[in-house]
Amino acid sequence: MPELPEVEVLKRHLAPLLAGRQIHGARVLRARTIRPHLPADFAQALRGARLREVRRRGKFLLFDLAPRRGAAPSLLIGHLGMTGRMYLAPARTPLPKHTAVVIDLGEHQWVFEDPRYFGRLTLDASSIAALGPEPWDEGFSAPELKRVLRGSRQAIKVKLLDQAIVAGVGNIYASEALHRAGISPRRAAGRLSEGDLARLCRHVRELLEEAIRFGSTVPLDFGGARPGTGDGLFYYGRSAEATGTYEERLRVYDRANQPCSACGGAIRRIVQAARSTYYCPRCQT
DNA sequence: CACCATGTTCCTTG
DNA sequence: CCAAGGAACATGGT
Repeated sequence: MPELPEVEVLKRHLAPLLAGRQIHGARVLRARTIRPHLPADFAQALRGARLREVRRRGKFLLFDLAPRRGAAPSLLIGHLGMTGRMYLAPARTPLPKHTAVVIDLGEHQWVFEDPRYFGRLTLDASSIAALGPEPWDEGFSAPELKRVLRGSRQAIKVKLLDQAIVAGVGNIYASEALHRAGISPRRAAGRLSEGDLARLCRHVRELLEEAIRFGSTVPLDFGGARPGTGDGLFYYGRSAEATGTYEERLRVYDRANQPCSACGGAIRRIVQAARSTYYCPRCQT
């Protein structure tokens, strides 16, 4: 579920639920998720801490922890990997099969489930240190991109996935942004004109903004959701302007051999850096 | 059984 | 030294 927009929507969902809450304890059911800590150290570090703000950086969630008396403030960092989910549930409700970590908040439990276990929840900040600019930062602009991409013969699609170039774009939105910008995913990154790059920046921003506004892409059911339960804690309703489903809003991703919505030509699937890319050879040159 | 999957990191190759 | 490519990670869906 997680590229920047999905993480942003989750952040907005979790922030009011977590702010000010105290962590009573942490249970690690899958040690890989909290690497490089040991489960006992991780639990010890969190116990007694109070949650302040929830922020986002790229695809990472940042949880500010107020210190216990005498200790330093710290930062808990979450990443959903490919299949991670986070939600609050009443204490002692049954956990899903692939629960990685459960944080005890007293009345509620904060659950991180992740079937493929590619996600992380850790105090190790090394992975956010190398992130590039947020899409709305000054550093994500045509002149800056021109400079950073100079001489690169790597395909622009692959560069868009590089979190050091811009933080938060993933495989779905990389294809979608290039389609909107009319740029072939196969173009060498270093050979794009300043005009191409300006369009690309603008479309990346517009696309991500739209996805956030929509309430995010993948139908969000935090917590394996029971939308009917009515307590409002598990279900994040999509915004009022939401129309159509996730897949219907994507113009090229996962649409191999379907007609392009702009020109009617067939959308093509290729593989770049071992990942699928979808594009319209007629609209994207 | 085969292939595919929204991500990151590590190792190898050129 | 650097850029780029590919495998690994682990499980589930089609």
